[in-house]
Amino acid sequence: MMKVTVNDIARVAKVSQSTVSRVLNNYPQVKQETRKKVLEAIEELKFSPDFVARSMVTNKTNTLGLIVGDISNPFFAESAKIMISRAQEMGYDVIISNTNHIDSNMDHAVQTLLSKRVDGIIISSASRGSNKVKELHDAGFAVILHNSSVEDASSNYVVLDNKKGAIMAMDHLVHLGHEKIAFISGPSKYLNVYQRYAGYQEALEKHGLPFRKTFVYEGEFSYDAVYWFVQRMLEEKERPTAIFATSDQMALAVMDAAAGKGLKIPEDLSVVGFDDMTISSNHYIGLTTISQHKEKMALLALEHLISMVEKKGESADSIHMTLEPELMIRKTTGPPKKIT
Amino acid sequence: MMKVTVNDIARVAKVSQSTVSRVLNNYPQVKQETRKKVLEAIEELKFSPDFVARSMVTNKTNTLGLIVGDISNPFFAESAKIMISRAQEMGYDVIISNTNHIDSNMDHAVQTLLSKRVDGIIISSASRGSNKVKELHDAGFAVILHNSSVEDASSNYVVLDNKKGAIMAMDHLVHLGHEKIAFISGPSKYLNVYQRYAGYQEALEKHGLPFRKTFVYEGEFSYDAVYWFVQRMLEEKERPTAIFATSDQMALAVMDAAAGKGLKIPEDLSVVGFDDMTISSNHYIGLTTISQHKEKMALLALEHLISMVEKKGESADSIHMTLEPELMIRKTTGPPKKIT
DNA sequence: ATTTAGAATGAAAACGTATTCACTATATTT
DNA sequence: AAATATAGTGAATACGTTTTCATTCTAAAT
Repeated sequence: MMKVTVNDIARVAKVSQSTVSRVLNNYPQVKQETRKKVLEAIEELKFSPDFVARSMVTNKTNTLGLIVGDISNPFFAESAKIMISRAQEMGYDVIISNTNHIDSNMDHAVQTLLSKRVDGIIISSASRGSNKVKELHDAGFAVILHNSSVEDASSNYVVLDNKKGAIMAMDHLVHLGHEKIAFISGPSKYLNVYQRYAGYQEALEKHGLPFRKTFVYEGEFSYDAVYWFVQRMLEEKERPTAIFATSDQMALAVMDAAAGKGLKIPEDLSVVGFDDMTISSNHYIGLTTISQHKEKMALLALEHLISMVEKKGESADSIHMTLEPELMIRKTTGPPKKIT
Repeated sequence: MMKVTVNDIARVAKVSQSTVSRVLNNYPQVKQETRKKVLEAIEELKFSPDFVARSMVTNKTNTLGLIVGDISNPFFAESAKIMISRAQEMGYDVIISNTNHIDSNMDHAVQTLLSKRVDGIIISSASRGSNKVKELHDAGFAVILHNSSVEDASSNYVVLDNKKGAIMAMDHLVHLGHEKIAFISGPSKYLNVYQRYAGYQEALEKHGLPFRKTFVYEGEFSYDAVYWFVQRMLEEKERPTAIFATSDQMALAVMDAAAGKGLKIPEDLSVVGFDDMTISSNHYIGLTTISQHKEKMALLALEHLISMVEKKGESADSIHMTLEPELMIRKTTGPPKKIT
């Protein structure tokens, strides 16, 4: 089953291959009559153009890269769905790279995406000190940071005001009467979690509450690790009455651990998350959380990337967007029970 | 910033372009000395080979396509993560196409994947009557069906014994004492949901229970649609005491609706799902469900696809694997309350 | 009838690599 | 020392398009 090429149609349509190319690309200056012949030949031989060959010469692949720490985290999966769908509508495909939150994987992913000549890259989980990101940006490559940005201010990004979000969450807990509030962090190499942590601390200070090292988990995004950490923390006599987690995924681990200890939420323990994954709004879960407006964020990142790609060269004004967080109060937070 | 090509290194290393290519591809018959020169030049100019150009001639892109109905469904996201990670380890990238469960999107996705010359395609949500799938297979293209297969028996697939799984779920409920069991289906154009439906019916019959049309939801995979359907169903006086849903995602909608109605699970209503997404095992949710062994299934599909791709031509024995389901009993099922 | 402008087409080059084929240097055998 | 085999290298071609440039055709203008 030989591949049908543009030459084959040229032959059966009795025109040159350039002409075939012209009708493929909808050039105006081809006569109706010959256009018809070509189209018929295409139909007859079931020809469809080879994108690889086309990319060779146009220097465009119509393929984007999406680098993500963990596609199985619903926040990323939901964001990815939005981006992919929109990208497809706009004529692009997307290669997803999953880094498992390992920096070297990300560098490697970038390298192979470049080798495959993707037109642009969205990075959803960039480490804040990443050199690769700066390199890409400095080289004039179309790249946009989504969800988490880097310290070097020059790169393009669409993120949330994470610190503000964290403060909103904390304010909510404090106003309910909580004074012992734990924080479940993630790897602070990510600027977004770093900023949330900063928000946590700032809020404590603002409300005159002491910072306790034992009340914070700082480590991998590991369900199990968080689960065990929380279980242990809840066994202490000086246990927190509320826990603020840096992601909904982690918040679920917290709730899981609390359930394992026989604690009722929110009576015995208040929990607030961050992300607002779809499932969090389920009545059965009803997680109080900070909404990232994931649809908007994903769409903005994607569409800006594509516009960067398409007007390569012209007005390359940089994209610096930070969205407003929103507190979603649901059923996992309430006033603390007076512990005697 | 001009692109560095193989010719550039040939020039600085003072060898021919072919020789450079040879060291790139680790050909044995190149002298240590010249190999060293080339490697140094590569290092110096920071050259990295262009995969597009390479694909042109090798006819291999080291890129796979993954077509999925909805990447935001955790079952698919988790499967995708497994496949992507393993693929990357094996030197492949993956383009994800999201069809939103629309058949024409899938046909279109296949077409563009072919145009981009992916080496193989995994289809996670194939409609059971899909012609495209058969076409692909007949054309000798490397394609494997994952999760849901097609009626035409010739295609390669790795799936679950869905009917058996459904029967296991039903048996569990019946043994607990349930007699009024509703079924939340999805679009029956998917063979896997079709088979689960068949299992539901067969189990009813086996246990001498009547089939009631009003007890089955048959429609889109829509959280909201299921939510409202269940709410309404629970208002009837002849309401079911248990609901079996064709996916965990739908089961969550069921639980959501039940919670909305103030019903306790499992006291007032038992719920069984299907898939065993990670989150289902959360103590706070504790969804009784049928495990699909998603890791095994995903890995098998991916690895078989790659082996098909790599030994193109040789022993193309077909892959027909159906895995055994497993009942995961957790906290959402229990004996029915005697309703008087 | 002749020139001229523009429309329509074809020939050829280019994109960056792998690979075949021919050739040269080196080592082995006689 | 000659003949032969083999290791190492280079020149040229192919992959399937788009695009530039030159050319032919057509119709309008003189």
